[in-house]
Amino acid sequence: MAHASFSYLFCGEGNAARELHRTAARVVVPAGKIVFFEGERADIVFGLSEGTVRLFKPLPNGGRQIVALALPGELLEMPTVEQHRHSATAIGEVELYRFPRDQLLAHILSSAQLTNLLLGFASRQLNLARDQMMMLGNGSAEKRVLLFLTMWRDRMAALKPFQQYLPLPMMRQDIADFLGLRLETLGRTLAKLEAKNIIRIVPKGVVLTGRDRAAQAALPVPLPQGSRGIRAY
Amino acid sequence: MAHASFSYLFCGEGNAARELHRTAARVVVPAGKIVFFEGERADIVFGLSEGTVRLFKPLPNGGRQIVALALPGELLEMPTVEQHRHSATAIGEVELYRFPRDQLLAHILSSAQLTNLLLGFASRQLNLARDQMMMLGNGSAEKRVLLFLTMWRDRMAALKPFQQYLPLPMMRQDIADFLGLRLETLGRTLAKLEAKNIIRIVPKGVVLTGRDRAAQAALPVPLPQGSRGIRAY
DNA sequence: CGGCGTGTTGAAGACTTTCAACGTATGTGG
DNA sequence: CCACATACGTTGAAAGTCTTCAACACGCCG
Repeated sequence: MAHASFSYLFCGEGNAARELHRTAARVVVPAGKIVFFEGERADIVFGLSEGTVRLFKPLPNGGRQIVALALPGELLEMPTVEQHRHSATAIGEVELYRFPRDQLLAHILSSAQLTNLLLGFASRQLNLARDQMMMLGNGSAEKRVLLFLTMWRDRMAALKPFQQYLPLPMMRQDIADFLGLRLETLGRTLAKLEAKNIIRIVPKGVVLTGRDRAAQAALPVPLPQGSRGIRAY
Repeated sequence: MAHASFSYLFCGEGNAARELHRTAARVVVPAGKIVFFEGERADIVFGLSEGTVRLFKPLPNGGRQIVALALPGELLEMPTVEQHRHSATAIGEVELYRFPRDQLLAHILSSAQLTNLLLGFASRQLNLARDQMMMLGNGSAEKRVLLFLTMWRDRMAALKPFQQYLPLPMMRQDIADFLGLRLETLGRTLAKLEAKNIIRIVPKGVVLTGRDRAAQAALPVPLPQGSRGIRAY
């Protein structure tokens, strides 16, 4: 695996981030392997530079909820937490950088630029998480899948110019665990979307065919109409 | 409404937070009224000092997903975002403090202590959001409700010493929108839990009867058992 | 070629949703 | 003080969706 640039750490572009490289050790994790477990001490902060990592929590019924799919430029955990709040495993081979947590935090706090980057990262992660809630709370399987594909496309588009082919490096089970569906339901829903000519299923992803009028209708509206009551301040 | 102390802003205890008070204007919002809409410019950051605020996004089907229930000591939006990512309305009467965003952000960035408080706040919100995902993705209505009650109890316990009576200031519809259920389903589930002697429904809340063996079984396990693969680093 | 991980399809069952009607509570006006 | 209106909550029955468990198909690699 190529030694990737890590200049977009925190999804930022700053020069200060580049300096962090020096304190970091590069590590490559093979497909499917664990990076860390929920509950472990988080003395090391992992920054992802290549590949995709699933972050998940176990569910009471033996399953798991995938709480995030990390992409290059993202940290696998907030540097402020002392114990990992979720487990992390590699989807495909991934390249990571290990930062000693204390050192990283001190470094970030000493630089207004890095602090801004981290705060921005935290905000984006929070928004991502809340968008995911909309996906999960939104009843029908078809809408969930459509919302997932849309969100995933938008995230991919931020990394490289958009193409109709949308890569899905993760397994069906991952998407199902992400959406709170059984994998059979997910498979059937994807098949249904293909029958409707909204997507085309290809080896390691899907092709988004343009005619997603129906898709748009299922997507969240840009702005809410008034709740009850008027503003007074 | 009493003028509440705001010293636990960001859920912290620091003295530096107290200084923020001076730049803030106090405002009381009546029950049910809007505080801000998604999409609006976020020139003002609101800190909640008394009451409960629902943060929500509209769903394509006309409903809404409540992405968070804000409690005293919390900000209604990250100070780093320029446009509100969700709408906020008061549950019951609430007391807020208005901070000019630029000023607040500058103040926070100039103090390592305040920066730490904000980072900690962001981390907690992210964890809360991800716990909510577990709730939403966790299939059965009964488990969702049980998880919600548990999480709500834990949050309340952090504000004042725990009591068996768990206040639920929000309406049924709010809880339903939080859990991604219809309110009829929520009502039936609550009734079922009462029939099982797990809760007792009282005017503005529930009483958690001790015998929640069944409840414990539905709650997330403390630590996950091994995923496939072993650690190598 | 065989085995295993992964993905698909089928049919019965369980659960939630839907739409409707009925209770209950609170507050205002007669 | 009672009556009524409105908001909130509960209950019922039918319909729809997802889940469950099972069997089958596919592709990769030893």
